[in-house]
Amino acid sequence: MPTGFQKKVWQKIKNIPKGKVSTYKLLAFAIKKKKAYQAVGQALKKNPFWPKVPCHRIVKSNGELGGFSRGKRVKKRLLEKEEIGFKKNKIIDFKKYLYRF
DNA sequence: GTCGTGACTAGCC
DNA sequence: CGGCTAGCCACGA
Repeated sequence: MPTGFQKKVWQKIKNIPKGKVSTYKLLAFAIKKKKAYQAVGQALKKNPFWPKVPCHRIVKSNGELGGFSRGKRVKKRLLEKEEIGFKKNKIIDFKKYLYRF
């Protein structure tokens, strides 16, 4: 049973174009709750739509992968599939791929 | 109504 | 760069 908050989060994520990524922080900011970044993470974790909602494009502010319900390995692969480079668990040239809402 | 938990962040050491 | 802490928010028990 999606809550209003969750719907907003997912809706925003759907706006992220292929080959781009965003952060929990920016996402929270986009829905007028700039300090709810952790809550955003919970919304993604409960996301019933996958991969309809590209939650794998959401990473931590420092460019690291962050978490992922289905395993970081999968998340990493999905991003590499979109031509995003990785160095261990960090995105190479993070700002270059960063999508600002 | 209160408490614990978490896919977080920023600050400090 | 790594580790720890406090702060913030939504959600379920």
